[in-house]
Amino acid sequence: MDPVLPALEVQALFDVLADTVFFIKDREGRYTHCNHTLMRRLGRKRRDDVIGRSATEVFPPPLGATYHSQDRRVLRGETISDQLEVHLYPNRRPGWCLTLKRPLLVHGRISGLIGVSRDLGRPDSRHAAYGQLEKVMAHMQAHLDRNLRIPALAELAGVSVAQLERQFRHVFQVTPQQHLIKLRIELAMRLLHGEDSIASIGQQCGFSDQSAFARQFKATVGMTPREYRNLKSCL
DNA sequence: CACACAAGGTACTCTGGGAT
DNA sequence: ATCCCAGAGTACCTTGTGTG
Repeated sequence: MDPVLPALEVQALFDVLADTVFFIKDREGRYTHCNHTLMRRLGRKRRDDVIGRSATEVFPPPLGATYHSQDRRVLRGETISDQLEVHLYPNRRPGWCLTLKRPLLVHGRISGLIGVSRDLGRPDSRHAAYGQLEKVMAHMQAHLDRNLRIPALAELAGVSVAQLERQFRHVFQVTPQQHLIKLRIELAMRLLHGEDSIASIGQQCGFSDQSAFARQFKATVGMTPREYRNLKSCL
């Protein structure tokens, strides 16, 4: 029989990873385990301030509701892997993470969920393809407001689409599409501090319309552009 | 009523993982 | 490294909702 690692041991292991959030939740979406990184980012001093609570109780309203509905999907059996997300830290500084959440199965039945969220690290500048990819990055940055296509970016780098994706993952830990979304959402978050209408910001960031912008923004940041604007005006 | 924004439906395109 | 296909994502359009 395979050895079973008790959840408390796993939690202790994840306590030493400062750039990774770790948690286990029960069938109702309440935290049963969490590591120090999650506690710190929630601005809590003690683990007991988190354990037994759901996302809606420990995150600000729009974020908590989004995470809670994500939890419900996972508790129905869905797995969320490598989802690019923005996390707002206690000082409201945004940080980019890749999140994995999956159902926790005990004797074949879903008894909760387990998740990790790791910070996006620095790009690997020693990778052989880094120079070529920098050209792609510069092009993305300069033409964020245009309809950028992955095949065109691959052509720019002089590689196939599949090669571009593989190399991009190696160097930046995300796909070209995810990187493009990251640049666009970062720009949108900056513009939302100004007075431009949400539709106009979506356009400036290269989204085809306000609908596509709001959908992508919510999927990435966890709240709609308007909620984000209201949140930062409360700070 | 006009406007701004959110959300849903559908057709089409793109992505990513498995097979080779 | 390359190919292929299922599923995810996107564009476009429509409808719903809240506010002044």
